[in-house]
Amino acid sequence: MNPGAQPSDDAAVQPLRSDAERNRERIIAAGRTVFRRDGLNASMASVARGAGVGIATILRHFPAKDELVAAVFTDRMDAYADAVAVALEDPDPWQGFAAFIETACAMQAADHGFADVLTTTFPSAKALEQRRNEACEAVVQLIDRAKATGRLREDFAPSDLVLLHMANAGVVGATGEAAPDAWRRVVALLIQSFEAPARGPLPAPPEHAALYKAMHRAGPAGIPAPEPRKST
Amino acid sequence: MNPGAQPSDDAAVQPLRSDAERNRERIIAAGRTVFRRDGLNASMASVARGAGVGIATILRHFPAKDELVAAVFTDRMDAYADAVAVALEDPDPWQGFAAFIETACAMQAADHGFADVLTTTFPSAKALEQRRNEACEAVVQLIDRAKATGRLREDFAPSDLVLLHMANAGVVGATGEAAPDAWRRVVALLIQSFEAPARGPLPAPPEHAALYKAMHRAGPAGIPAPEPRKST
DNA sequence: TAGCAATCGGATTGCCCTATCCATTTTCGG
DNA sequence: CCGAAAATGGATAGGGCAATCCGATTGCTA
Repeated sequence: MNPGAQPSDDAAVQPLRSDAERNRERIIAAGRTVFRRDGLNASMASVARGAGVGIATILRHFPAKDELVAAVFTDRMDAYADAVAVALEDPDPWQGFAAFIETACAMQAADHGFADVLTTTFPSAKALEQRRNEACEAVVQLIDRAKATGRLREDFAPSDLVLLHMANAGVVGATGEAAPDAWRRVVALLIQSFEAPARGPLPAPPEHAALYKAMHRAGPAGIPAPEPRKST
Repeated sequence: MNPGAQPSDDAAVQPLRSDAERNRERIIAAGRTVFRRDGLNASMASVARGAGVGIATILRHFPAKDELVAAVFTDRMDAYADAVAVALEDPDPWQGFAAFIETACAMQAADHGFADVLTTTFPSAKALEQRRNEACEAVVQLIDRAKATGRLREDFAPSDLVLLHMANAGVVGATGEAAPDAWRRVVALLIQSFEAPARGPLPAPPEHAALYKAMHRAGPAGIPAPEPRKST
């Protein structure tokens, strides 16, 4: 009996027991539901309740909340990337660009958790961040293509999409169920402002690094920013 | 000794002792600072620390958080109303309108608490809400005046200003100190989209009642929305 | 089928929040 | 200057959250 055998790392650490695997799926499903409804600051406990498992079970599978978030939203990020891909195939680049923005913002409206995800980075969630980066690169193409047709203003910056998502998150977060379509109007206005010719100059877009840092910090309302600690 | 005397309601309940009055002012000042920095969900305890008083003292003066918020932000709301008034005196109505929006959004950026206040109603805070209503009425005039010149699109609705503030709150909340000027770009874009001629139709604005309800609900992140309670 | 180890989940700890209680301190009128 | 009433603020109750521990349970394998 070579019980330990040699640590065969071949299959990584996949040999989950069947019930463990089942619970894992339940937890992710519950997280999907709960985060969609309550945003990212929903408590782990509420996810546990939704999944019908104990709190400890969740924390075993996902030691940090980030990991649960990543597991839940990686496929949403896929859908986001898909939306960019679809947009890139639109014969009318501007049309594709505008439609993509609506689709993306609709995703935020339909899922408060995802609205937060799009304005926050989770450095530890490799898969999620990789999808995000892929989507970002495709978005840059989408932007360039739309600019090439002359219908997207020249000074549009990729970072403007992040700002758009932050603004939209603000709208969907504030209006919630009470006015579930209010975001459409804001987004429509913004899209019109993206259209060339520009009606005026714009302040410079934020530094890439600054925006990245902003997405790190307090993103949505997820990390409550631990009380700046008076030096008194 | 007519200890009770007759309940002379003449001077309301003003006879505060000198130290009480002093502390009240300190608390409001501390609230101004703390809310500006941390937004409305700053804790009462942090305000107490900032004021150098006990927690109980704050809760005596302001039994509910709303009341402290109202006491702190009524004068900011005055400044907001003043900004509208100034805008109304601009010889160029469109210029006044656009400048007002920038000023108002700058106020949000400079004070995270006020950013929240502009997207939330505090029904119990009569003074605050009255100022808000006055400002709103003036804003309607501002809008009408700007439309009359033909430079503001006809389909602009007063509620769009609320949406603007929600969007801006999202941007300033997400970017925070990391990109403190990012909001300017978003606001500039939106202002350009407000300019006539409209580049396209817009989805209908949200019902007034719906938006009001939205401002009631969870506004910023102030009232954590008490966990929708699964009916299971 | 039996035993072992992986897994589960309630109870618990530690932290932060709002709100209340009461012994102590401070103000102010006589 | 003194005493009563007002005001204070630390201690404390009550609730929520993230995270940990450990006895009970379950799946797996020999």
